[in-house]
Amino acid sequence: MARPKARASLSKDEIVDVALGLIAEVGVDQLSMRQLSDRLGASLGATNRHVPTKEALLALCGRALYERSYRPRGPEDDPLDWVREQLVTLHELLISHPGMATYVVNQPDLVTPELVAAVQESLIDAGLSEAEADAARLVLYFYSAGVLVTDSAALLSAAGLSDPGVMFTAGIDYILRAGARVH
Amino acid sequence: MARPKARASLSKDEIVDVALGLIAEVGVDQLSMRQLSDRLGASLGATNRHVPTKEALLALCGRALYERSYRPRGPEDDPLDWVREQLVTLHELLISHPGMATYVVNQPDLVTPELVAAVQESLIDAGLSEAEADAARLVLYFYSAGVLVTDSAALLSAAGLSDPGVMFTAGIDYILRAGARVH
DNA sequence: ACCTGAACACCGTTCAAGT
DNA sequence: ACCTGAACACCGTTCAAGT
Repeated sequence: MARPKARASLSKDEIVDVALGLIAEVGVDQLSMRQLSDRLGASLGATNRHVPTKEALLALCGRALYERSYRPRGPEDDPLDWVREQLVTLHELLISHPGMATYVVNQPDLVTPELVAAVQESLIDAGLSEAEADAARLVLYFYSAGVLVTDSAALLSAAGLSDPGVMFTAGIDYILRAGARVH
Repeated sequence: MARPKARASLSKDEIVDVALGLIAEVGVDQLSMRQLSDRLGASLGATNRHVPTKEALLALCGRALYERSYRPRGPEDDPLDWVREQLVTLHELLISHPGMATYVVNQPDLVTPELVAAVQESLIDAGLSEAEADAARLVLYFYSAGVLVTDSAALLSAAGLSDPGVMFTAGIDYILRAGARVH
């Protein structure tokens, strides 16, 4: 009797795509390499050959999610609006992929020199001094990381605030306003 | 032949204590209920009777860690210094318990009304308006959450910054300075 | 009431054997 | 080169049986 024919041409990209779909449904905690392999129509060993470890897969998923949300700043874009939009988009994407935030936030090289430059430029365009912009970037980064990584729904009701988007933006505005006040 | 005599008086507090010790050694990811039970000198079933689930145990550990770091503000304390000290202490405690940050940060009721009041008071003492203090608290909370949850070591080298403590404080100062500028 | 020991239903990772 | 199937060494959770 013939063996079940081997599923052909399994690729890293496809694994990441399907994994993200599964994560959107059940969350990172419930993702298993077996279930993922089932959905891929491949064997457990097969997916493990393309992706060395589950942790590595999640890191790849984190990158993919980030790249999906990233939109380079065009000349049309208001600098502050662009920063805000980038963060809000990423936030929404992460909310629909429960448990993924850690794997985006803990990936230092996602913050490319180009991104740093673009944000810095936006902040200076918005009236911050160079030193203020440096500090603002630091705070902005970790503030965003905090919001992304925290289950905001639960925390909002505790803080008595209305909806996540509003809160997120309010914080960003405080940070930007703050630096801009100096002139 | 007699059964091994049952270990007596296992308590929730002891479980949390030993768990935190183990986490300090191996991190949350490597903590297993079996290893924990071994160290407690109890059986797996025994510890599971006091703590319904591993997730629940980690939540308890998060609380415990937070409570260890919390020191109420005395009349001697400079308000801003107090806020800074609270955050830095917690930061250090979390660094020595890898993986625990999530379980501290995602626990809304840890932010008690008393704590909110104390921070708010400190901020106003420091010269912020009430509205500014509200915003500052929001940013402060998530900024801290971001720092706590992020593996700062890796990110620091990426950001070209010196040591975590300095960076942490720099951010806090930016946030506080910002609000204070208004008058 | 509280503990033990064993079972259950899963995991992630590895690897010979196949094509 | 790439896949399958099975094994290995773990997990967390549950629960009868003991004291």
